[in-house]
Amino acid sequence: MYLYLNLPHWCTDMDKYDKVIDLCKRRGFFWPASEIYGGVAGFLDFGPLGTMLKRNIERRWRETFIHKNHGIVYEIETPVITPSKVFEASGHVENFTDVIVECTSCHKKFRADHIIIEQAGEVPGIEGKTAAQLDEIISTNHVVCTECGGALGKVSNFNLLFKTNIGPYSENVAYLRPEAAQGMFTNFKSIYTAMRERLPLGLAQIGKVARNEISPRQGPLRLREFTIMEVEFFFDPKNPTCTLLEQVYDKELRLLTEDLVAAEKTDPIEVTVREALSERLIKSDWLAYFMALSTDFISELGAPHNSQMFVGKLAKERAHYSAQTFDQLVKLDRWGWVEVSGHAYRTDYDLSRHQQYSGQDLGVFRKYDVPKKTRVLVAKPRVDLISREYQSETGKILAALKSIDAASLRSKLAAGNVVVDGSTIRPELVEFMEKEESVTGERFIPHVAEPSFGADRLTYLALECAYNEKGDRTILSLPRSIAPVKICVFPLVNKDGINEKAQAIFDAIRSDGFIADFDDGGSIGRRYARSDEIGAPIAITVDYQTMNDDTVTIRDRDNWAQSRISARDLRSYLKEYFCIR
RNA sequence: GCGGCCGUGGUCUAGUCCGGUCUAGGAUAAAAGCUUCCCAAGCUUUGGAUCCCGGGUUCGAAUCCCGGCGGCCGCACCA
Repeated sequence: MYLYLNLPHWCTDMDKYDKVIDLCKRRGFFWPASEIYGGVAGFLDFGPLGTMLKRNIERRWRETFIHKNHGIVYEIETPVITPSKVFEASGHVENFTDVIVECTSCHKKFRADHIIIEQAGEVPGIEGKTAAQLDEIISTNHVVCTECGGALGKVSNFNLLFKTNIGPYSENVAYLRPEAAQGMFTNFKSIYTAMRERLPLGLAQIGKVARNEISPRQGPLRLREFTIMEVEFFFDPKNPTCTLLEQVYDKELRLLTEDLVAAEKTDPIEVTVREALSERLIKSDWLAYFMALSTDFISELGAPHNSQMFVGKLAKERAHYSAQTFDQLVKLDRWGWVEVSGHAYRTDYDLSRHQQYSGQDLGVFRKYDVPKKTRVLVAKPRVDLISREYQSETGKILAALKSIDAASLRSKLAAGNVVVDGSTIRPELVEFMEKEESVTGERFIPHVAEPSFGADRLTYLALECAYNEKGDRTILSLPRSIAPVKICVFPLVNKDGINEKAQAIFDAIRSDGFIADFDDGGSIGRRYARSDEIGAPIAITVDYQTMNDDTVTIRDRDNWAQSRISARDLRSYLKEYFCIR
């Protein structure tokens, strides 16, 4: 009856999230920031293993989205602190807010526009209303607290941007960026020029962003400061074909299309990229291409194919500049379907806004294959006759005539005299002729497809997917490509020169560039258990046989199988095992 | 932000109702050594908690009261 006393901690009633978080703290992956002062919600400190894991995920993302597409996609780096103007242009200062209204008696908070629609019905253009306008609507429609019927207070805006000042001048307002995207937009034109004016062009960034969330929960999944990995992919809307599509045509995507979402379905359909595009389920080739890369990338981190899907956002749910948005969701144990990336077709919204706010020309020139020749009607005033008749008025009359469209001027004069700027013009004072003009191209603002990932969420995702228990032991089956420690080296016993031999092999492995641990403490079983728990894919054990024939055992983390190989072949074995060329 | 539950070594937990016997017990993890021919074995030793923070009540507070912070859940909110 006392069977349950003195059970180790991992037998207690914890769900997978708790177990992963517990492991992260114990083994040094991550934990709440500023913990010695009580911690603060929405911030995370990464320890040695967590930092290595996160960097490996970032590196694999960089390889997948940037290096694989080198020549088209380039990584850049821009500051976190960004002048106010940038976010005024992007719309964040105005729109990255929630309109909140609080009940004066029970202090519940509501989103002001939602509670109005709920009680007063649809209000046209409610999204653009100011707080004062919403106050007005609340009082004229007698909108009250849904919970207790109490009176509502004043509507206020809560902006999710973190605010700061640049230098000692308080009027020099800046914000911490809430997305890295704006740095790509503000630099687009100069990079486009520097990279020899080629489209398509992708700009990518991996960096910190900050959002002052009202109430962050869910540990590493919702942070106030986190690492974002984004590509802003610029292309010509009149030439939207993805040149890399054949690489991914047959990849399967699990899609919950906008139609399915509207019909309140929850099971995605499975289609190839080819089908998704031919049936117009995805409206942009490039969006589809990045969605295919994302599926592979998330799979590589350990998420099974059938716990992933892309969910289409309905028109009313997505930002007004977006022609189409898919969220990529992965199913987690406690939290259910969680967004790990967003794929938005942002059109030309951002560049157009920055063009407007900065006064800089952010468009590019599209040359026609053959110059367009058009015949245009030109009005030619008879300057000699006009000047003789009107003398000093001539200049004014010529300017006035120039401002009138040639075709309409001709039809008016055909009907008789025309009064221009107070002067009467007789038909014979203007001649008309047709002229041929050649136009070599046109200017346009590129469109943008944006895949965007949260690195911290992905780190948690990889840990949760890797988390396994075998009997009373924990095994972190992290994919080889991202496991922080690749190899653990153990002497089976610490005598008869075995330790020294193991140390020599360990040194050789490290000098080949592998991150490896050496452990000679405690029993061999304990050391295997420790290396499993930090997710080292293989352990190399030096035993008595090594001393005779120079072979070592290689022990697999996931199935505990052992094989012997010659120490001489270790280097090439490891390079192949970890796919290092 | 609101409501509920909660906060004790790195981790999990006993003790909290009914204040003193708690200079806070256990397990596990960690470190040093012994042992050990392959999966958290065993033995010895060691370090580590002013009981989330602040205030109050009391002769005396981990324990009672108030405030704050943090966590989880629900509501609300949110890429």
